[in-house]
Amino acid sequence: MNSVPPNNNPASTTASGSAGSASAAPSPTFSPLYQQIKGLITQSLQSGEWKPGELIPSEVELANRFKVSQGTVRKAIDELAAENLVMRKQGKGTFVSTHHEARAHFRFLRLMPDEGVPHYPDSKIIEVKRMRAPADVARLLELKSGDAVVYIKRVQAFEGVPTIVEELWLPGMIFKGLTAERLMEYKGPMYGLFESEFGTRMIRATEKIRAVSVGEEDAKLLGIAAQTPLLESERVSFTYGDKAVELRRGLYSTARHHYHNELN
Amino acid sequence: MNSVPPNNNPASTTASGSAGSASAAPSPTFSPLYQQIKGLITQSLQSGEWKPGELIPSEVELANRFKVSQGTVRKAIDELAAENLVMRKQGKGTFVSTHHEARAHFRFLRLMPDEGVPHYPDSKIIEVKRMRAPADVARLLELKSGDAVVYIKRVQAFEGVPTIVEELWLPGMIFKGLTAERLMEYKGPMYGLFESEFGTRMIRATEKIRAVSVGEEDAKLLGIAAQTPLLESERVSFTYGDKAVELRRGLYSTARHHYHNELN
DNA sequence: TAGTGGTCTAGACCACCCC
DNA sequence: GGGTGGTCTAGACCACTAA
Repeated sequence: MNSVPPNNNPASTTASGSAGSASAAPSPTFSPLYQQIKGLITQSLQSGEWKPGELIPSEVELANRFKVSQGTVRKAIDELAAENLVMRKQGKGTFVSTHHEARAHFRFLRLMPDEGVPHYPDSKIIEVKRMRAPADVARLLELKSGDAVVYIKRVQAFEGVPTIVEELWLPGMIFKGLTAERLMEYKGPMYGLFESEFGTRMIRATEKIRAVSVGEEDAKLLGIAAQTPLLESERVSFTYGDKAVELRRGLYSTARHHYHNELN
Repeated sequence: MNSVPPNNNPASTTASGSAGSASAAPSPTFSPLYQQIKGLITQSLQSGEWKPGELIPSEVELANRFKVSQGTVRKAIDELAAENLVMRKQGKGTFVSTHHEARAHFRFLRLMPDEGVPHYPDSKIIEVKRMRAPADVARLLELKSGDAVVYIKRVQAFEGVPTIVEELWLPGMIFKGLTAERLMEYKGPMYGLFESEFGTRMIRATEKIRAVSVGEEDAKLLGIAAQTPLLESERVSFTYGDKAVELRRGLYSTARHHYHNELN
């Protein structure tokens, strides 16, 4: 049933058996055991063996399955927890991370109110359509120019004040049945919808931020004067295997909010 | 000489951990041992027992000093390394982090060129003076309004193109002998100067980012049109013990650069 | 060759959660 | 009470660095 840690690609000369951990063959270790275990666990997450929100097997159980010590599994899970792929809960177990949580809402949204506590935004869909990917979108999503994409435009308001205008592009192949109706009837963070309905979980993103002048159309949507300076955020989100699955371009009004960042 | 961890004190044979079968005293463990060790090591860093760039004692040595196992010291140092307070180098030892390094230059500066590789900025000092802290500056630096601060204004250029206008406020008490001459003759990152000359090492910072219109004066310094939208970054930097020691307000031109961020 | 951090194991006990 | 993750220890071996 259980295979010992398999892979990897590059042929290495040094055959460093890592202590006698079962198995007749010396099981050439090209990377630390716990890294290989981490990879195996990630595969199970990706394949859907354990779904977002679910409990994964205990450390002891995984140690038995992979024929390694609990400490090695522990180190693998430590890293997965640091990357937010799983969440540990003492006394209960380790759970697959999900975007269906209060705290998940602000995981990728760094816009904070200058005063007071963060509020959940209300979302108003402006447009949803399928289209062929423009060249720049295709490049960032690693698609071929002209491939089908889903385009979404919406406005988000905090406490009734429109603050964000957002455009999204999603690979049409993955997000087949995504319609305006479906979007509007869904409550909660959009990443939660993607996760539950389309089996695509965002685990990481990169953002490029610039200052721009707002155009007339977007100024109307936000109820501000044309030419007002806004933050422009270009975000590319990735799922398992560093696969890009979302391009999101947002315009943030920073009159009463700011983009918050921690530097370490 | 060396103090042992503040609370539980094994001393019986070879450290029975927190088991304490013999000692009936409930051994009030307020935090895990490795956290306490981490605190003790941080104290030594703060006190200057080991200076930036220097080698700290080996794990075995620290384990002996603190009367704990090597594994416990290891976990403490793991966290310190994750927080960038120290750097591990296999086969060599563990070193105190320093801002005198190529990679340190971009640790707190997230402005990246849209194309090509990052270049080191050239700095031009516009003004240096001592003054009384305005109310807002005093608040952010945790000073009393009217306390002495050092004020610095400078322009930074990438490959000859002025891109950043920056104002800094530093507590006058700490940065006593900081003059324009001293700043100008110093090559390298300003945080390196602070570290070497004033014994103040920045270890963490928070940033608030907004979009603003550039005023006339700053527009001239950057050689751009007035009203151009710019990124405004308000950064508060902290040293050991979460003590705020720098307020920095920067205006970033995002014509050929962007603020880069990774979301996890 | 000696010394350092890096990996792996095994076993013990603790803190927490839920039945 | 029994299971889970969290801490701590002890000892072994590996990979890297430098003298």
